[in-house]
Amino acid sequence: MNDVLVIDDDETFNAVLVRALARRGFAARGALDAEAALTMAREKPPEAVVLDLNLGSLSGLALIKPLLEASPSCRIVVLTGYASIATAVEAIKLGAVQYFAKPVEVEAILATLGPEPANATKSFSPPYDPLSVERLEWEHIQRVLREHGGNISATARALKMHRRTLQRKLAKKPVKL
Amino acid sequence: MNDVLVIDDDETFNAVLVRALARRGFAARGALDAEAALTMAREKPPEAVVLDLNLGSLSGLALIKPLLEASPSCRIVVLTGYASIATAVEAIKLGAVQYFAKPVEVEAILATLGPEPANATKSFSPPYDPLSVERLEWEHIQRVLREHGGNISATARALKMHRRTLQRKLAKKPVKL
DNA sequence: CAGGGATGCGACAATGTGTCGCAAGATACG
DNA sequence: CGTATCTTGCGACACATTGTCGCATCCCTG
Repeated sequence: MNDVLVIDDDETFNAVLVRALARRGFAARGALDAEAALTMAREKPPEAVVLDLNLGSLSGLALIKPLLEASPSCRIVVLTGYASIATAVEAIKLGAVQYFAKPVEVEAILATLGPEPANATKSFSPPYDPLSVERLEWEHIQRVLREHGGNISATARALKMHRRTLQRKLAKKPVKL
Repeated sequence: MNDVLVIDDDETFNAVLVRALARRGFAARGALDAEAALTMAREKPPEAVVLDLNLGSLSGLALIKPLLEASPSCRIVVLTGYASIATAVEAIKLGAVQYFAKPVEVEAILATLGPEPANATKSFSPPYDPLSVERLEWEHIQRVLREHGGNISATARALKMHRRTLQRKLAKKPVKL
């Protein structure tokens, strides 16, 4: 079926996404860094790409162009944990078809991967449950917390929320990792 | 000089921007609503457009296409007080060349209006901060809301939050960058 | 050992949320 | 046209969640 290339240096996330896509009938492959990604793309031009912007040193933005050169018709979906309007605008201008902030449901990615490239604008996406705001917040907190090595104070600062509030939220839910 | 059309239903802001542009050598005109804007654009196709997304009832997004039809080569800069990645992505896909969150300095607008096919691309340091939970929630809400065609009740159901709460959140306008 | 964080937690006021209810518009349909 | 079904805005109010302060540990690191 659809050949999708997942580019993300987070091994776990990458693997999970590849598996999720495979389970839904896509021929999904994963690349952990820019170099591997380009090699794979040139070897066998993918029909779609899921690209993380935070690839170690360089920005995934730099990959959009070469990827499109290797596979002009592929649909690139940009994904990032450090979303911003500036990079979103840039990504789309460079040729990406969609841009998501990272805690995102696979369904949303599928919605833009599946349809034809043509009328991307007006497409009604069939019923898929978006994450509840609560769940979204939780996933985000967990991710940032991990990125800060479990440091609650630092995480609270990064998230611009009060330490006390973060503590309370963490206290309510079990989880530890 | 450059002929710019400012479309914003906030009379004060509109006037201020027009004056600011005029003072810098642009032939600036202002339109307070979609209809007037289209009429003016068709009468005399502008070289550039500054478009506010929040034009009373309908979204400024709907104006991008007709504007480009009236003046294919014009550079459209989208401006909005309720910025979100979802609308930014949409605006760029529709053909806008830039997207800013209000408040924004006139300088920034000038930067994309003045020069040639602005390639100010290469140099910007993407914010390395994760989104604040507040910001993330806002983005998510905006996305789901768009997916549901602006239907608040449906969005609230999808998000599993109370309609009243959603209304209240939308009624506020915090959100900053 | 001192200084600078990081943590956990109590207490309170300031906000925000869950619910109800109601009156207005929209729509859809026979 | 009339009616049933939705959607929307908004007031009220009890209850829940935050924003803040303050403190008493711990933990490092110079």
